Amino acid sequence: MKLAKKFYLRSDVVEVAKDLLGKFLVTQIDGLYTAGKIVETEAYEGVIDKASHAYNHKFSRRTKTLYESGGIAYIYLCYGIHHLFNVVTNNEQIPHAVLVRAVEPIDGIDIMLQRRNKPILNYTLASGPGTLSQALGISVQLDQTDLSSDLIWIEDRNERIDHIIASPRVGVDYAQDHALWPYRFRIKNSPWAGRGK
DNA sequence: CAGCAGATTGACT
DNA sequence: GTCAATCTGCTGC
Repeated sequence: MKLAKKFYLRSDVVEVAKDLLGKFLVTQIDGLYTAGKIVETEAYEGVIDKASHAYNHKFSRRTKTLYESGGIAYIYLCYGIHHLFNVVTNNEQIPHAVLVRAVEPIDGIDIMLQRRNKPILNYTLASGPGTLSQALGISVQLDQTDLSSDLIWIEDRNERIDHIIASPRVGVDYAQDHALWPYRFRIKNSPWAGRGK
């Protein structure tokens, strides 16, 4: 079951970030089917959030996607190398987004290994925002792609989540006090989530 | 295992 | 020119 549009349109981006845990991120790129269970996310609360690209209504060709209506992908290049995958939430003109930080490889593991140039499966296959994009074949070409398309989507396989850990976001020190907001969410005890406190 | 630098490109001053 | 929502491999303990 693909998630319905209204899942993404809710006004509380933190709630969406938590609800995405345990859902499945699926891609079918060049006919190759791969899927992973989302085990770590991060919320970015738009114009009031110093860590967000849309802080203080910043608008550019890159951030334009954030202002679209929820339910599409926001993908951008970080450090010139990594393609980071986000889910746009809320209504048009409200630039909220959830960064997917880690997935547990489920389907098409051999394809992911090939994309990552790894011989065997281990916990590092898709345990960071850059590596999971590479494993799933996600690149900036998919920016603005609708998450109900047949290229990339998120589905519910009726898995229940026991416990969620909230902690401060990482890699956003420049956001000063806002970096401490507990907007990073992980499934407790999942070895597939990134390392951290 | 911790710490650090290099990679590499687009956005912004 | 500077910096960024990162990852990897190398160093040294």
